Amino acid sequence: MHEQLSRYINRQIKVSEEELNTILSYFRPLTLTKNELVVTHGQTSQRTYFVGKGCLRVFFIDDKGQEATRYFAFENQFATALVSFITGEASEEFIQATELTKLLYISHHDFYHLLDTIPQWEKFYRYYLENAYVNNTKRLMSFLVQDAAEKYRMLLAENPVIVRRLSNKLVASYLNISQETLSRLKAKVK
Amino acid sequence: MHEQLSRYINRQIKVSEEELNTILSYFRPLTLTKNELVVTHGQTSQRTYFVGKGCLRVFFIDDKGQEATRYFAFENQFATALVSFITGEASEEFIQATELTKLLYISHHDFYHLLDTIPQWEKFYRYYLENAYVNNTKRLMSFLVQDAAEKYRMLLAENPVIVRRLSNKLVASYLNISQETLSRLKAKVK
DNA sequence: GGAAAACATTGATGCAGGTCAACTATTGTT
DNA sequence: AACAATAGTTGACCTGCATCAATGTTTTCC
Repeated sequence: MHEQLSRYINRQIKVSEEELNTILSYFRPLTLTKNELVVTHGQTSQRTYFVGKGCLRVFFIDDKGQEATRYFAFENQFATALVSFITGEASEEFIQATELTKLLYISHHDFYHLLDTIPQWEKFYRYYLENAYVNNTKRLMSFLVQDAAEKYRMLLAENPVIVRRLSNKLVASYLNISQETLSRLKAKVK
Repeated sequence: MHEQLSRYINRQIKVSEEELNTILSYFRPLTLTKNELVVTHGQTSQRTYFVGKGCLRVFFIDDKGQEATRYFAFENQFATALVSFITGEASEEFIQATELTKLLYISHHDFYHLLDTIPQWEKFYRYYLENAYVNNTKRLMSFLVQDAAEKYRMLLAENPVIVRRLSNKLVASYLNISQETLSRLKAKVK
C-alpha cells in the first residue's frame, strides 16, 4: 500500500527518494471492517487517513441525532476530520468505513513534524487544503441554491461512483435529503 | 493602511523587515463606493483583498437570480473569490463593498510569486486556507442541520457584528433565508 | 440456509419557510 | 424639503420535502 501512497505523493510534489522514505515511514497500516468507526465524537488527537482499498465516510451528527455526510474517500484519496485536525478542538466529525477498508494513517504530530522538516510537504498540504476548500465551497453553494432533484442530477453527472457504490441511505445523507425523497427521485429520473 | 497590514502579517508569521517590505510592496490601495463591485461574474484574473476600512461581501448568484452571501470581511480581514483564485477558473463569486471601503489588494500572480520566494509566506497562506476551510465547513454544517431560527440565534451569538452592521437584506442572504422570514424572526426573538 | 435486522419503496399527512402583495419606514438625491 | 428609490413589516397562501406508517426486499450472520 505504501507503493500506492508513493505514487500519489509523487504526483503532487517533487521529493528526493530519501525524503519520500522519511514521509512513508510515518504512515502505519490499519484495516477496518464494514461500519467500523475510526474517529468518534469528541476525539481530540487526530490522524490523516489514506485509503488503499475501500471507502471512508466523514460525517457528523447533530443534537437531534440527524446524520449528515460531508465527504466520501475512495481508493487513493485522503480523509481527515479536518476541522478538528486543524483546530485541535474535539471532533464533531466521525469517520467510518462503509465497507472492508485498508488504509494508512499518519498522526497529527508526525504530519506537522513533516511540515517543519520537509519544505515540499508544506506544498503537499497546501494542495490538500486548496482541494478540500474548493470541494466544500462548491458543496456549500449547491446546498444554498439547488433543490433535491437538482442535487441528485448533479451528483449523477459529477460523481456517479457515489450513487453506484453506496447505499441509498448514505447517498441521501450526502445530499442532505431523506431516504424516501431519494427513492422517489430515483424512480422518476432513472 | 500598509501599517495595518504589517501588523496583521506580523501576528501570523515571522518575517524580516526586508521580507515584510517586499511583501507590502506588492499591495496596492483601492477605494470602493457603496455597492461597488470589485469582482464580477466570470472574471478569471483574481486578486486578494485586505480591508483597511469598510466591509466587503463575497457572494454568488444562481441561475434563477437568487443571491447567496458566502462571507463578510470587515476591517483587518482578507476577502478573496477563493475558489477562482485557487482553480484559475472563471469566478462564480462576486465581491462587493457594502459601504465606502478602503482596501489593499495583491494580484494572484504576485501572491504566488511570494509563495515561491518567501518561505514564510507559504505558512501565511496555509493559515489563511485553514481558516477559510474551518469557517466554510462550520457554515456548511450549520446549513445542513439548523432551521431558520437556530441559524439566526447562532449568528447573534457568534457574530453579532454582522447583524448590527448590515441591512436585513444582506443578513438574510447570509443566512440563506428570505428577508421576510428574518423580519419575522427579529420581531419574535428580539 | 433461514431468521432477524437493515434497507428500500410507496402512500398519506403536515409544516417550515418561500412567494406574492400591500403598506410603512428609511435613505439618498437635488 | 420633497420626492424617488430602496428596505422592512405583516398577512395570506402554497409548495417541497420531511415524517410517519405499512409493506416489500435485501443483507447479515449464526
